[in-house]
Amino acid sequence: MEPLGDWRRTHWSSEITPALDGTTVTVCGWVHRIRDLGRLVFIVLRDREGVVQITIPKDKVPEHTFEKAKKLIREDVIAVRGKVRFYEKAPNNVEIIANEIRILNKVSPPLPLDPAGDVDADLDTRLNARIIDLRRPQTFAIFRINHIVLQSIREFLTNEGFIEVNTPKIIATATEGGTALFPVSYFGRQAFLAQSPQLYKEELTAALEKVFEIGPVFRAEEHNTTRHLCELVMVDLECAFATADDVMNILERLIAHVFREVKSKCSKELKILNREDLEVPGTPFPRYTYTQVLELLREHGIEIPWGEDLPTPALRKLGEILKGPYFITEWPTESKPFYIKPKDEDPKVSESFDFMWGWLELASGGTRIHNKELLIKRLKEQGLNPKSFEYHLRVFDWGMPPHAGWGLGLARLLMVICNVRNIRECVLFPRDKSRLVP
RNA sequence: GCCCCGGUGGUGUAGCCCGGUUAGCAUGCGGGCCUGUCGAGCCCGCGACCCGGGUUCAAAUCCCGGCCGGGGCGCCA
Repeated sequence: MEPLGDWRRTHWSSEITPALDGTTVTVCGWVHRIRDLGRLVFIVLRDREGVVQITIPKDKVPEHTFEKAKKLIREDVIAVRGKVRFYEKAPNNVEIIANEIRILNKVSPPLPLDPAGDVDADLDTRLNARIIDLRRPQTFAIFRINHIVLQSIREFLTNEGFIEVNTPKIIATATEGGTALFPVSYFGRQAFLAQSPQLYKEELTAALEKVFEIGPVFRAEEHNTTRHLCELVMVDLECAFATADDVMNILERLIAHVFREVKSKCSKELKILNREDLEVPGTPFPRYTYTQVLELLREHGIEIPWGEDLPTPALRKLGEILKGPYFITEWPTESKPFYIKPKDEDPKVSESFDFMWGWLELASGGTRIHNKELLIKRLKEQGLNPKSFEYHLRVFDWGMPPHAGWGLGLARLLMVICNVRNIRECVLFPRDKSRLVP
């Protein structure tokens, strides 16, 4: 092992082009491949942006450089200083003739998987060695796209007048009932990990009016599927003086914006993922009421009693019928959480929506109740105790505006964009019932 | 939690149905040859049957249990 010293990268591998012929450069990265021909050694050096060939001819480089090159194995960390050479026989017509190599760190073999991708590995093996897995272009592409998705969401919502906020993830009581919570010990007191920023973001509309949060939520459900995790990142939005229709409109324009940005900024990544067919969806997205969806399913032989949630096989059938993005609106009030507003003219139906992509639910939202008495009534109807919500409910005495919002699962959106089947592919270090490490 | 399928060198696999070979292949790692490779090539070597019990002269192979994994479903404001 040698120190980095005063060496700093002058170019990413992808920036080494024939136009730099004759220039001395310093590149840093990992030994991707070695082609040792005896007195001529080729090192393929890989960094985040790609690969570049380092050429070490015995009779043209210092003796110690040649000796070091001979000792390298795959994934050793090196820095190389040398002269760029335009050469037709080299990959991409360019290579670096190494003058000096610094071996910054050695690998301790065997590696748990092959970053060069010559040998396949199971998802489980890949997740157990996620850092190595992330060196594969296919894996990294997903998270580069994730970055652009996050960036474009922030850009769009900021332009729409929303303010990004952060709400507590350690909370005192069960916020909404429903999903199971992870208990934590908070200096001897019982606390929980937040399942949703729902109540906080609603309260914030009474001051900041238009807010969004991108953050983790925690759900202690023992589900075992390709679309559920116990820790997930939600994009949550809440908007004062607005209804479900208004926030659906924001959501569909946001989705189109995200797709547009990914398509224009991630063409390389989409190509790696075989997703060059990605299309920016046209707005507005189709809207179907819950009742219309039941009718549609009935036409395809699936009978679901009005009022019940849609089971997975029904969703899959729906995904065959409706391929792209769409909304399911006007869900039965009973099947939605207590804070969702029932329709004034027909309280059995709520001003709610799910945002779907094929069979996959990406987001849900609706108009919220801002009337305290109605909210208390709905709490009781859902079997919840209003006393547990007193800190939340008192805000409704302080001038709560009418408001609406939604929550969008970030990784599920990424699944759609990248066309991957398992949500674990779209989370760096996924947490599910059985996986707590790494 | 339920159902189905699976578990063989570090990784990915063949063999299992129909029990008996030195458990095959690829990749990797170690050694050797090689000055234009580009998933370099060639030669030599290293390294594996998830755990426990049962059946049998004999188990990677058949049976039972456990653990782990994959898929489906359930659960999922």
